[in-house]
Amino acid sequence: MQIYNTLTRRKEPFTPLVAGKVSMYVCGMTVYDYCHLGHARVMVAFDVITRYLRHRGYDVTYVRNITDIDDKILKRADENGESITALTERMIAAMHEDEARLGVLPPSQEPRATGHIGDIVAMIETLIDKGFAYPADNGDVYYRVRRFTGYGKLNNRQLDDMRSGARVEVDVHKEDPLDFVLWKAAKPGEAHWPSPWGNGRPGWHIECSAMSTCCLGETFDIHGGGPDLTFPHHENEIAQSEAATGKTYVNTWMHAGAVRVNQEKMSKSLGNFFTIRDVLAEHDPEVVRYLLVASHYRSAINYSVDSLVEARKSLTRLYTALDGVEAVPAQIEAASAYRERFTTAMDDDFNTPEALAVLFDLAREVNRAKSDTPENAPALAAELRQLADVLGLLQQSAQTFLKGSQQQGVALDEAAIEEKIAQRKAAKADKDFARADAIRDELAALGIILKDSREGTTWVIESPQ
RNA sequence: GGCUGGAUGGCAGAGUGGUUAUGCAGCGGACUGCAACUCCGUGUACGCCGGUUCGAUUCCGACUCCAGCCUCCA
Repeated sequence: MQIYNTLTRRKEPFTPLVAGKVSMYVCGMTVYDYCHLGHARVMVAFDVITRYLRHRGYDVTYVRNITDIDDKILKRADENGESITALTERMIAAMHEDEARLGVLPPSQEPRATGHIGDIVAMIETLIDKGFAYPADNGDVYYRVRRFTGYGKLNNRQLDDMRSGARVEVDVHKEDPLDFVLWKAAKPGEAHWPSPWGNGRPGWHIECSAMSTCCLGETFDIHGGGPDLTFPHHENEIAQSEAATGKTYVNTWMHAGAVRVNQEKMSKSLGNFFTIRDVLAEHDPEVVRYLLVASHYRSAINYSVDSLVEARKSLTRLYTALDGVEAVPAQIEAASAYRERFTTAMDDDFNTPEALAVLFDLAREVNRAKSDTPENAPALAAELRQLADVLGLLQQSAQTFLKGSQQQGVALDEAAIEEKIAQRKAAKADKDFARADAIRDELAALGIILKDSREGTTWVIESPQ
């Protein structure tokens, strides 16, 4: 198995520290607002990665943190006139709802920054003792960047190449403009915890070093996150953790690609983001998930309604193959060419587009079997469902998907549709094809497409154009 | 200015030193009362210029363009 490592900028054979086990930490949400599609990308990407590693037999410990204390949270709570806890609990609940709808399995552990203040303070003390950090006279504690020789290795950057202070306000309390804060002194009235340096709160990067070490140990296998976290966040995590422990922090760094809108990155600061809940109000969650899985996790994707429409059509093809076949897992062949191709694709840095291509080939095989060798169809359908499950797809009934989710609003109820179908059947029996076609057109105008087969007539909801 | 990616058929999107990605759309055929679904067939796409090679979309170099990071952002 090979995984692309941001640190070395190439694919490397994956060997976990402990045979058969994988320890993985992914930077999660800062809970001051609803999740947007960029968050969905990261959640789905690492969900697929976790599912596949487990499918391959690894015992995966997947830790994804929640940042529940931060400047933006203080600001938002203040604007809303609600307590910090009320805001963060509300957003955490919303996040859990969003990810569940997208079929994202919960992480093994979900530590919160406010639950690890003691670990954070202890790590800062260690850094001060070792000379990697210093308390300033304003009550803040800073990390002494130039003291850590490996600084910049994740991003292949030299300290002197960075335009220090060019766009950052130079803080007079810092020894060097590139030094970053570990502990932030509380202003009067701000939420705070006691520390050897006075009341304050954690800086922006130390929480992840403290929580990952706490949950997974000083060295672990995989650390993941969004594309914009490589610098400074993950660079600073390396500096903090490796300075504190003297050990390699992470073996494999993984970063998801960006979600764009009109070729521009979707981000909070640009204000061009779509929240997950807004998108799910109009689109089937599985279609959104399909869209995210249909591109490789590292490549940028451009979000548009057109791309969702196409995702729906593709998914419809897969569900159409499953429609009318009972999947019988017991009959699946132990080794099949499809399974092998699927595994080869996923072994190569989780190549989900290639894996999906295998599923489409398998779907064609199911369709062929349905007409030629019906006795083989149940096993093939079961295999299709089983492999798709590794991607978190095709787990609802084909009829449920094809007849549309409730939000699409079918104009007729099912009984009325069946009644129309019965009327058309009678017309066909009378060779009154004009009337039969009129009924079909009438339903088509409502977005209901009829499909005749030897067994009778079924219907599906038309994919949006 | 520094760093990191990317440029593939009408669109989306993998991949490969010489042979079909896959999906959507298109075209021809089968099936059908006619359709839809499905099946069969179909398209010589790889930014530009050099180089290496018997042969490059795939390797190397230059160039052009696009995006991201260097400030909070997933």
